[in-house]
Amino acid sequence: MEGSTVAGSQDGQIASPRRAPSQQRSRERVERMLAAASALIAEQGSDAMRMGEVAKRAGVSIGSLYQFFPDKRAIVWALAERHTAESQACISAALADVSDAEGLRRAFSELVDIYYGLFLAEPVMRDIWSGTQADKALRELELADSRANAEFLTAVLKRLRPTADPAALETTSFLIWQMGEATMRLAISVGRQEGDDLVAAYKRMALRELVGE
Amino acid sequence: MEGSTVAGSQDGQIASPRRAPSQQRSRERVERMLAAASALIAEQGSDAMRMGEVAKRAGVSIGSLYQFFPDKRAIVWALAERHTAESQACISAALADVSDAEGLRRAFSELVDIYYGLFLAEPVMRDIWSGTQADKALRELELADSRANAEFLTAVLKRLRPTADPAALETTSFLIWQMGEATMRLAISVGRQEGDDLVAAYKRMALRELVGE
DNA sequence: TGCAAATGTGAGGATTACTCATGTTTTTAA
DNA sequence: TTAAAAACATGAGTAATCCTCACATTTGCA
Repeated sequence: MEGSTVAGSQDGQIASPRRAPSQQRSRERVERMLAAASALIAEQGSDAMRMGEVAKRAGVSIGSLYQFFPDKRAIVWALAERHTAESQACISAALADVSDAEGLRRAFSELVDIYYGLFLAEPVMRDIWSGTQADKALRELELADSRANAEFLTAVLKRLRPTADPAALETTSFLIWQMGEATMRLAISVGRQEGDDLVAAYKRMALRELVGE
Repeated sequence: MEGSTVAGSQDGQIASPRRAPSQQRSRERVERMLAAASALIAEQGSDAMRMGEVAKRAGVSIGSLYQFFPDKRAIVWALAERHTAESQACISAALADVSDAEGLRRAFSELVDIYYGLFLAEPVMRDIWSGTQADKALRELELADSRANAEFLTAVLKRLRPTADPAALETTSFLIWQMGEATMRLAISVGRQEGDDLVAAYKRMALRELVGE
């Protein structure tokens, strides 16, 4: 039972790093691996990324790569986690102290812009959250993450509409959030102008639902 | 240059059948191949589908499979085309003679239910349109198809709101349609109860946008 | 009937994710 | 200090899988 160092991937579960790098040397090498993977994903997408190329570009052997990542998706997952943590903090901050309709309108509008900017600017995030990859576990992570993000919105709505049915508010938040992500995915896969239009239209629709006419 | 019989897949293009079966025997065999692929997709998803298994289940050799389909995605594409044609006809019929707000409300509501039912009932459609597969060309097909479907909605809106900006109506239709598809994808990946709730919420939001309060 | 086109076959080429036996470096502890 | 243990590094090799191709068979047709 070496469960403390090995978090293997079984079934459809998410694969964590196979072994945590404990020495300085290996920590640096793992960073290089992640950087190489990130660059390759930005260039070609995570599906076209080849493990051999990641190793080569990181200046390590293929074996070393698999020393720390049990499989291909574990690398993508590790990169995804970083972005997830970042954006979650950003969402939480934007929605934390909203207390009236006008505040929600401003905060939500700003949030959409920031998120859209992130999608446009970060090739890795673009790839990972854009359905370019087929990993089932990763999509489940996306879903869980989306639920977590929607909860911030739910909290605001419950504050603003204390009398409404909480379950309905949760459904609304989740749907609006998912639609936002769908809109981002759509927006970055069409031209820039049309993408901007679509995001603006989404913002209008979502705000109408969130703060009324 | 044998371009007349071979519609090969180059670049990121969509792959059509490599060669049309002209004899009765081969037409039947191609049908068996498609049936086998459909069954396997239903069981395991298109990503896990193995070409060798398709051939085996269809009772043909792997070579025969590649005689008619240039690559794996061509089979999925062929199946997708059938569903696409079906659903497009259904959408067109539902929206064709809508002439007032109440008619739109009824037709759209019904359409969403039908579409949701299709997603729930058809494992192949479920797989193909659900991001379970990573094929870029297939996602582009999905996008083109979605635009075509949204046009039916645009036509209705232009009829109902002759004074509105046509470009804005197009954006609205496209977004609402995409959101609908996103909602379906979401709905089938969560539990049945939550899925139904989400679809209902989407319907409310979309109708509010389409026919006003 | 005989020939050309269409169709059928499956062993094998090519790619790629991943393993493992073995060697090297770092840490630990007596 | 030093030897054992643990961590780390390596890359040739394994297995799985998509797809090709040279050759065999069947069908349509003049």
